[in-house]
Amino acid sequence: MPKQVSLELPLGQILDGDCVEAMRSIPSGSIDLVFADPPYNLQLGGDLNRPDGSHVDAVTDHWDQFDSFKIYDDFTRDWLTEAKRILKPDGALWVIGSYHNIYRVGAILQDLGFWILNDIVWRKSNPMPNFRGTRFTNAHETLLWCSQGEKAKYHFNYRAMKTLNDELQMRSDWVLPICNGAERLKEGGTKVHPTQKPESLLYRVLLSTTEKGDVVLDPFFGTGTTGAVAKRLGREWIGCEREGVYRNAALKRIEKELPLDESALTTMQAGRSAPKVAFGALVEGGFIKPGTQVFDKKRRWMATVRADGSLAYEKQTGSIHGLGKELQGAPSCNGWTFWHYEVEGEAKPIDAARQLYLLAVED
Amino acid sequence: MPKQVSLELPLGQILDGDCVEAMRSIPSGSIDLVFADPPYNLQLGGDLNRPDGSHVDAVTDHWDQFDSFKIYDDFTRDWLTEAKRILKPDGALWVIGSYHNIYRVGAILQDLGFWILNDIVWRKSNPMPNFRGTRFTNAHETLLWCSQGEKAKYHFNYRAMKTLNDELQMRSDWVLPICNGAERLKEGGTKVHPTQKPESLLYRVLLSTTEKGDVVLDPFFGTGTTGAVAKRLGREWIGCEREGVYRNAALKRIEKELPLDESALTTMQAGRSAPKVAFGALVEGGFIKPGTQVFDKKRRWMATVRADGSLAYEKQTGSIHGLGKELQGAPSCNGWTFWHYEVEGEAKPIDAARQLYLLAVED
DNA sequence: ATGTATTGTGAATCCGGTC
DNA sequence: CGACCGGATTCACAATACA
Repeated sequence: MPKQVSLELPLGQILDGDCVEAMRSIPSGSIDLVFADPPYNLQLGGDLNRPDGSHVDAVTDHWDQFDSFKIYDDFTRDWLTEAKRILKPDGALWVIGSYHNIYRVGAILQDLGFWILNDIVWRKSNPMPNFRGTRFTNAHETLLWCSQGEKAKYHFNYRAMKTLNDELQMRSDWVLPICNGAERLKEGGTKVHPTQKPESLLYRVLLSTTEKGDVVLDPFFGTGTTGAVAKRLGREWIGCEREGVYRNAALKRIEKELPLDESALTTMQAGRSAPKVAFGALVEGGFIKPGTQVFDKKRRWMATVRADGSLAYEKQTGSIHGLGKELQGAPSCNGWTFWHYEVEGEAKPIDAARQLYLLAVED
Repeated sequence: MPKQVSLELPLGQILDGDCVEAMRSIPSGSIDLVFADPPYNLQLGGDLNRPDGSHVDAVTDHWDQFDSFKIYDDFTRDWLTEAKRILKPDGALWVIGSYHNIYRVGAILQDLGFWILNDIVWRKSNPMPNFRGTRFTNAHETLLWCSQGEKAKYHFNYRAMKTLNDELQMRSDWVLPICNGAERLKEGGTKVHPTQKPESLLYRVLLSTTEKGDVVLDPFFGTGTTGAVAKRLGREWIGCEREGVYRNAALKRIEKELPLDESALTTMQAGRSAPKVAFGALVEGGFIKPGTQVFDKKRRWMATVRADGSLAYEKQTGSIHGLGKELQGAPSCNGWTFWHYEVEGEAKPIDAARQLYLLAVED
């Protein structure tokens, strides 16, 4: 069923000017997700040099300058209030920040009624060191994921995250590299934006908490990482950005971005919206051969796959779920994750075979 | 020089009662470190309790989320204010919390003038999974490390942390297991305290930001992890705890704890307390002879060591650092690694001579 | 071409004592 | 308060240069 999207929304556009003003033009309850990367209010001292004497190119842009906590708080309350208004009742908010600002942002969004679902730690695999040896290496940033309120509904693609994380629940700490290399936008050798976020971060945010066709708004659009990843993942996007240089760079960048095709998107959500698969279909299709030995993680029980998709353990037989439940004496059992089989010398849950099956069936 | 410790301080004692009241008995500016693990029992649905444990009558009072935040904020401001008062000007505060309370705590301590030095992520290696599959696995908690203010001094054992981390700077994300096994205090098979922190966490906190003999106060002492680790590391401790059960368990536990001996403690700080060495002392001691030719790695400049420990290059003279800085036109220069000299036909940084000097001085 | 050494750089609240 | 100066201080990658 196609999503019903208001025709009034400026989809695929970057609104010029202050983000609070820009958001005022958006109808209430019309946005599925707001992702915001507001200024961090760094308040740096003098220059900083590396031990080898080279100079550190710091964030000294005027947009990161605030005179006091009060001014920063007022600014934060303003844009969060508009964000809350334009979000659908089951919409969600993401904010990223560092210790300089995230505690203020977090407290204010709680005051406004947002409900924190998780705080996520982006653990940088390659952070800038602490050159002077005066503190711990500042090696992470924090993201807050919030619903509209304590009782509000929200969307979480549990299966997609679990698949992405090699069949383990996705944790609240994400290890991702910072944005550099070919991905980092440069103009004449210098970076276009001082704090461009990695696409992998947005990829995970959008894949976990939006559906295909959802509308994502980014009030601090910068060079458009949110827009680029949204387009790739088949989500609609709206940006707000005051700086013309950033707007132009973002439009050029998103123009070049190609959406993933339908099948890839469907695959990523496999398990969640995919039809139920009978274990027997895998056997039938040759993905698991009859006679295969399957076992639980601790190898307490080793059962045999039979041609009809049932399992046999000594005198007992049953479905993958039923036999797992019986053997453990448990009230229930997810056979897909309980039973494992050997693939190239490695024990994998039979759910891995289901993923292969789904991939093949898509075509 | 031995630390001057006020004789009035209740060292090695657990103060009974409310922590704000208890802290009032502590003189101002007398504590080196406050470590706090405050409660965050914003009851989510069902009964509502104040942080002090008293029950909120939902019939007579109209309670909503705003009210419960307000109560928690007031409570937080109260104990943080007392903590700030009793801390020395160069003292430090640590607070641990989860997303339920840490954003409120962080904003309030900033409002009170505390200066955040780092936020630390305790990444749990074995967190409780999210059983319902509705969110990301909540796999971390957050610690805030703060000085008394923006310009305030503080203590950081950089070398000890680097040693602990296999000669790499310690990062702001710490991977540590949760507290269970033999370390977890139990009474008749059930855990004594619901949120006992692992000793490894306190070990790192105390080792990084206190010196031997420092006084550590924990306003929410619980079963005394802070006290146990403080005793082990040769730090003094004071606790506050309302619950008699916890107080008794903590006293029994700390009683059994054995302090590390002097040599172990000293070793762990090796390198940190090493005295600064003037280049002149090496010349004076004969480790570098006056007239020695020193040069940079690429042999662009060759300077001469003079009898007073200064260097001469053509018409220019200066310290090892200053001359290196001038010649390169760099903002700063570490002369120890910039300048080299010939030892047995091999170019070595003059820092090698410093090492020899230090070895000789040790004895 | 392929491998090795060197150089560059990233949201950073980044020195301390003396005069 | 500022100026001055001695001394201490970096990790993971990517890009470039060179063998």
